[in-house]
Amino acid sequence: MDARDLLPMGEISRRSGFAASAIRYYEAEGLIEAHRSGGGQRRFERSVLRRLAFIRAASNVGLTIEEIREELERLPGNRTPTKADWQRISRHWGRRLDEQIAALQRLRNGLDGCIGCGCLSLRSCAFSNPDDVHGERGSGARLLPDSLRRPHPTRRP
Amino acid sequence: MDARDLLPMGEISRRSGFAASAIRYYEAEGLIEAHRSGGGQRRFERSVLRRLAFIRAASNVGLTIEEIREELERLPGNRTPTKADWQRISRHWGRRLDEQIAALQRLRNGLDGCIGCGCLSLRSCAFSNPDDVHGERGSGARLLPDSLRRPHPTRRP
DNA sequence: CTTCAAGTTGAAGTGAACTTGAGTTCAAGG
DNA sequence: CCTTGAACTCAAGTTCACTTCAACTTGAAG
Repeated sequence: MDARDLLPMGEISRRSGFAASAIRYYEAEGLIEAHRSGGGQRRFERSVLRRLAFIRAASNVGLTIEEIREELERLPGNRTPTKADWQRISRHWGRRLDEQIAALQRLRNGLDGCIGCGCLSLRSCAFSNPDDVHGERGSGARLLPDSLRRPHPTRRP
Repeated sequence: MDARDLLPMGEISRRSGFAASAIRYYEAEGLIEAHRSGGGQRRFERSVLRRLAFIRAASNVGLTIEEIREELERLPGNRTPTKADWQRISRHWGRRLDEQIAALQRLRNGLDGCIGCGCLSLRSCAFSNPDDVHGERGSGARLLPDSLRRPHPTRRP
């Protein structure tokens, strides 16, 4: 906890690749913590870089801030994730990715089946009608889970 | 063009599965067209149902409104897509889906490689660091294209 | 002491794809 | 004519993950 081990905003930003505004946002959201200098400037512990790496990885997998917070809260304190922690987490993320891949493949297969048929029927074409909006509501597996329904562009700095 | 062939809002909404507000939005955006009754209410041609099915399919594939508009504009008039139209379009969408699938698989493989390593290193872990933010900027294929960076929740009615 | 890059805050803005609300009018049945 | 439900318009709100802005203050170097 030597003061020389505390890094200022600019350094954390440069080394993590996150914009300063994003880092402030994560602090406000409780994903990371910061000490303060005499004058009120943020001073970060080195471990924050690791947390930010975790945040970036999680957000690449598609987790929301809320979900990332939950994962982080299961790592008590600021402890470095143990092997067991990381295995639990990566199993979790892996399942999530598998679902997303499977969903896209179902959609892809539907597309293959449709090529050339030109139907796009509101009643029967599973491709244009993945929720089974019309009949019975019998509902099989939907082609796409909500988590893949639409991408949202986030400009990185 | 018999008047009995023109459908009112509620019917189009029910049969397409889109909320009335969404249908008005699509009209405002120029994706569909509507006639008007004497009193100013919308009256839709039957072909609009087909267009809406197309819109739903496209949006399941992840196209933006803008992109959907472009695809629709390449179908002159309100013509029903020909076999050739649909083949061109589905090749296009298929490529897009393939890219998305491949991207998720790259990410998934990265995760597999990381399981148990616990590294999440800012310098070298490709999983938490897919943009190669730090070094060289040599940049290989990024793990995730922007189109999969983050899902954005849209409540369907 | 001066200078100025780097840091601070809180509020407001962004973009996509809609939804909601308020207030009004239409159309069909009785 | 009256009622009722469906439809209308236009503006504003929603969500998420940030960014941008305006208006200062800090802190390290010279």
